[in-house]
Amino acid sequence: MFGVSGSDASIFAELEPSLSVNEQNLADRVRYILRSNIFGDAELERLRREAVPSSKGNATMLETRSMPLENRPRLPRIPFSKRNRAVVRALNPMLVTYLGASRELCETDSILFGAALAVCSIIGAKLPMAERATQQSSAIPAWRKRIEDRTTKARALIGRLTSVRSDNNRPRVVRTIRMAFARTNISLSEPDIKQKLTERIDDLKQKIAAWGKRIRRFSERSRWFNQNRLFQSDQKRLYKSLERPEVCGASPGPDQADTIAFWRGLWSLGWELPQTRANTAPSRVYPPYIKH
DNA sequence: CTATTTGCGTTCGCCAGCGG
DNA sequence: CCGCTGGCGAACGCAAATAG
Repeated sequence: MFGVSGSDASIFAELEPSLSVNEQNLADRVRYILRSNIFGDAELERLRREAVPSSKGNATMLETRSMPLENRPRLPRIPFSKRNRAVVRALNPMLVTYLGASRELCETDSILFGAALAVCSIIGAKLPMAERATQQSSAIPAWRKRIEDRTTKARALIGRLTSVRSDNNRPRVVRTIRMAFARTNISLSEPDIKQKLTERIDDLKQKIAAWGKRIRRFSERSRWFNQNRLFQSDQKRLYKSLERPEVCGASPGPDQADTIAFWRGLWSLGWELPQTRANTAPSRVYPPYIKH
């Protein structure tokens, strides 16, 4: 989909002679960007369209315009340097082609934005994390998927390691390991193997627990964040959502109705929340102590 | 308390191998 | 031949843990 050819690399080299870029580098970058989902699907689609000016320009342009602005990544502040200035200057002439064909303000805006993004990616400026998080607030973040995958694998491994279905009354895995060592000089007594297996299993279990904890902390935190956001924008909707019995598996707890009544009462009196961590939106969606 | 070490995740480049 | 991919490891960043 984002194929990389030799000519791509030579264009790059022309644009930024200080960087040694070959097809391999570019292919790696593309792969990395796609794999780690650095741009969302919508963004990728938009970049695709801008990179390949299609003959059916009208239809695609309409689509671009219909894309909600909030789906765009926020552009980072780019530090001034000779190199960065050179990159911008190199891209300027290209704009002429695109802007000349632009018939609408939205289109012009979109083209400029694409160019800014291109500058960012060329100079390696990172797009802020917070934006990506809001963009995919409904989707499961990539890091969480990774953790869940790992958990599944680890559980499967534990299952295999603890499997006692065997012949000779001996766990199959232990037997396999014994056979493997039988061919070598290394002698490993059975208690050793058992010890190692036990350690390994304990290790895996601890890891699973830690991963689970991490996911729970993140879920809790993002639930806070969403509620806080709703609280600030639309309290009615917040109360409604709290009344709903199940929201994303977060069970409301036994005294939920009391809590809601309590909040309503306070609010109807014109009471204002003190600014605490619990009722202010965090500066970043991912709290700094949660890795992702 | 500050300084450093450690652990973990991310980013990135290189390589070998695969398939059109 | 060419582009793409999986695997691997080095370098780096960040924050928690630990030492002094």
